[in-house]
Amino acid sequence: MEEASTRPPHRSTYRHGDLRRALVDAGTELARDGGPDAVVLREATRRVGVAPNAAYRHFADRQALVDAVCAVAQLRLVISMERGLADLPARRDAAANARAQLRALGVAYLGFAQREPGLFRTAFSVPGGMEYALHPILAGNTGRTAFQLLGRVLDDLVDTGVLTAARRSGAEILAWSAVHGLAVLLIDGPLRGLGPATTAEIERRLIEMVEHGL
Amino acid sequence: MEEASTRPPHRSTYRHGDLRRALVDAGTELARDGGPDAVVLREATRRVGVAPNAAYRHFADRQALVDAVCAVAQLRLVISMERGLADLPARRDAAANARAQLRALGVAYLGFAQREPGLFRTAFSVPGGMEYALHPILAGNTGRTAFQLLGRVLDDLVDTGVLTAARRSGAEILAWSAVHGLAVLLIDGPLRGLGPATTAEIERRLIEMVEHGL
DNA sequence: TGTACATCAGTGAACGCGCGTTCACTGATGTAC
DNA sequence: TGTACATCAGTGAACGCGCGTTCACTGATGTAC
Repeated sequence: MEEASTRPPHRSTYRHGDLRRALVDAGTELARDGGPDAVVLREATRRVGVAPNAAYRHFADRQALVDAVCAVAQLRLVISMERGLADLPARRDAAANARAQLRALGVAYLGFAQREPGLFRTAFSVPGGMEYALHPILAGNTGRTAFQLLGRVLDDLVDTGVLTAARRSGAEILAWSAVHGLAVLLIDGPLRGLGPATTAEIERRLIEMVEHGL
Repeated sequence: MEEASTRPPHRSTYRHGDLRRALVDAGTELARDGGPDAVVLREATRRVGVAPNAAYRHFADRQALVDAVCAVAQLRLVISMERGLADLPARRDAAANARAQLRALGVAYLGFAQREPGLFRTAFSVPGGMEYALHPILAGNTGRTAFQLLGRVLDDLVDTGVLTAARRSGAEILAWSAVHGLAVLLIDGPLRGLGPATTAEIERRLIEMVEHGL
């Protein structure tokens, strides 16, 4: 007869509202410090304050959550690169402008990798191959993926006569490789402990090498 | 009174002989397909046919085993690069020779990464920073580490007038970054599914870019 | 050459951990009448 | 406007797994006498 005292405990967890979003956000935080392996399903639900199995309403399995976080990481990277382009002062000389844009992309890429090493690594624990780099899901504010952003700048370099058409094809991959390699060596590899001054100088020279070498 | 029937079962596992070596070998096999995370202590002991805790006679903990496997991977890489140099036909022109050596190092590096992606990834799950890249433990048959091998070829490029002395310093890192980046994108990243012909063409052009851009 | 003994590389059993995933369920919410 | 009901996003408990690591032990081997 104590029904009054056992009245429903008002579970605020029913109808969370946007649990999927919340889990991706929590997963992203996990990825920030720890990379893709740190995206642990149980920990994400714990952070959101929900039972572990609740995640299965929104994701087929753990990998689906990781994939979603990977897409977020890609998006942050491309937005970072777009900002790098947007912050560039306009120049009269179209050729100099295109060159500056190429450098800005490299700087933004390397900057993101060092600011957010966990997300950077997560962005490249890519589920698919090349077709993924072109997928509209990963397009930033300008409607382009990181790969397409680079492609457009390279097109500008051809249009302004800096790059010959013959050298254009596949040039994305060459520039990308160089910058990506330095990023990886800096954040995970043996170049880890290099002071910021040295790092900056190396970045400058690497981008210079790409500019000359393309 | 059945002592005769309960005579000692002749355990062949006592005094294994070279358990440490055997565990490193097993760990290396695990790393070959699976990378550093696949170096699982229990699995290594299982493969050797020994109790899991036997490993603790030879390694402080799992990480110590992984570090040992990492050193093996580094060694295989450097030997691969030495072979690339050794297989080069001798040339009259010293400058052309130095250039060919630089290219050969790049080709060997990329070849190793693609032939042994697991070991390649393990080699770069490096315990230390730059000082590790110079550690004599990692020197190959010529007594040089991979980094030093590249350094010597760059010195040759300076001596033969291909590279100016001003551009020499830090050039290792630039060349290394470019080649490393392509390797990573090819084996783990979005460039995974690229046919061998395309891959070879990209490799050629990347190395060309480094040669021109340095 | 034979014997006693210390060494220490291996054993076997167990531990606690945290993970991903499955099960049958419950009860707040939105909708149809 | 009020009521019955279906929906489905969440719960709670449990699972099996394999991991790294610790413990007290054992017995083959090498060495000293």
